[in-house]
Amino acid sequence: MNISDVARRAGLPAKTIRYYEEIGLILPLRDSNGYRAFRDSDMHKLAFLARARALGFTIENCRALLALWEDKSRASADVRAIAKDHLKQIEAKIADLTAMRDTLSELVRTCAGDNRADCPILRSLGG
Amino acid sequence: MNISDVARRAGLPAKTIRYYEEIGLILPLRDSNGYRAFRDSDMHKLAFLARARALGFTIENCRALLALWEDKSRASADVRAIAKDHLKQIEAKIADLTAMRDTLSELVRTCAGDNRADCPILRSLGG
DNA sequence: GCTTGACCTTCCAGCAACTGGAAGCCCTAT
DNA sequence: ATAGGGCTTCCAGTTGCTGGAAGGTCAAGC
Repeated sequence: MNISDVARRAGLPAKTIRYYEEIGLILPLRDSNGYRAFRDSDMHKLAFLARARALGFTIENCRALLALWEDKSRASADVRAIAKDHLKQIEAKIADLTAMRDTLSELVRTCAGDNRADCPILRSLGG
Repeated sequence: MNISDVARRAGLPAKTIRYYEEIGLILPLRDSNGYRAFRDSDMHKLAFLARARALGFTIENCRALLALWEDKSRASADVRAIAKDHLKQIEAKIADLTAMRDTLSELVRTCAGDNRADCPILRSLGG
């Protein structure tokens, strides 16, 4: 398989796949012409990475998860710890964003949004 | 005022304030020794920026908001448009993160997290 | 055999918004 | 005079790609 095939199948841009090779997440073979030759195992890793990234895991977490996935003698506790920690970070982020949203939507609600200068949004930012 | 004074008062790291000067958000004067000399107006801008950044506005939005704040003949509609757009982005982000959280928390819930290899998290990522 | 166009390759630069660290000047107190 | 803190600039690194340039490769059509 060439890069555009795996890109289509994994749902990742070719650029991203090259980047993943560069940082050592995958190591495809090479054809005699220098083209990357992806095996099924590379393809599966890329699909794994695409799903993990879609869940917001960092690249370093993806690397760890991939290693655990390959490790048949892993303990599920190690996987769960990574996921749980990531979940915590996501929840913290949601809390931050929710607070911003609440403040912002209130400001937007109270702003007339006309051609006058008076503006509760700027008043609030100005202190 | 020296940089550490405004940093403390605005609640921003000195590094960040230097960065804001570098990208043209503020333009403090200089003492004869080369030290930045912040006026009250610089201080107020920095406090404004700190609040706007805390609401998640991008630097470029902050630049625009600051300009509107200074512009006494502004229309509040322009401010509101920026805030509304930003609000929309935040809501989109919250939706993304909430979807991730739902998936992740379900996976974490169903994973035993013991010393066995079997793991619904990896099974899900593996496809 | 030659051209055309779609592939593929590498390398370099840039994004956002800082953050860390090195090297060195300045100011105040002892 | 020296020690400490604060100030300066400049350079590099962070995360995860993304865009683009310059150039090699391949398959199809004439």
